[in-house]
Amino acid sequence: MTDVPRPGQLVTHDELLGRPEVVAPALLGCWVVTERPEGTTAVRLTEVEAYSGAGDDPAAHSHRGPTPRSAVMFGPPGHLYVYFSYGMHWCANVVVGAEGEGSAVLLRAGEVVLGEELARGRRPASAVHRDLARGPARLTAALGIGPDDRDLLLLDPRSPVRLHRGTAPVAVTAGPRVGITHAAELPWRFTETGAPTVSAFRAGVRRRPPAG
DNA sequence: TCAATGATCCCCT
DNA sequence: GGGGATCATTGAA
Repeated sequence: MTDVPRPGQLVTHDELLGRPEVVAPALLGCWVVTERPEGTTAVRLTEVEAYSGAGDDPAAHSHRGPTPRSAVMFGPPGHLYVYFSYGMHWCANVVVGAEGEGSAVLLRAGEVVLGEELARGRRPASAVHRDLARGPARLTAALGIGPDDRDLLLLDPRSPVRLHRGTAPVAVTAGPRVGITHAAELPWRFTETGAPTVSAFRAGVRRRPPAG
């Protein structure tokens, strides 16, 4: 028996109710654990973003009502919303708030705390420890989360992807969200204060300059 | 600094 | 029912 770090108890349904910008910072320090045939990996969350489905957040995928892609967001809290981004990446969210609301928390970055060797095998060989889960697509890659995990209940002890409480309180810093073009001014990005695994800050970069 | 890359969704027929 | 802009990004240069 080796001395392996262990997560806390599973996050509960009730802990995920409430406004996303209130629930999101409480998820910092929590562990996302994935159990696969090849082994277990876990990431301790250091960066998340809140997206509100209450109709006040044009950056939320749920903003225009349920679609085939975003239907999971309108389900009960605690489920995994996975979407495909930029033609090559998968990003993971935790559904929060009441059923039918459409709010979610994007898992932006974390630190690999279990199964580093396995995580490293899912990432480019050049990645150093700090960068293994630094960024939303890197985080899903390191954990091996993909389209097959859509809608999984993270609060179920039998689920292969779960959300556990952390082992210690976390100091939280709030700031503007990253990489979006709408409502980027809302301070709904939450990071663990001083964490080296927080992703690079690139707010609302345009892919092409405005015409003229 | 910028190319890669494709599902999704709006809007028009 | 179909075309085309959009996009909650990353990695290499």
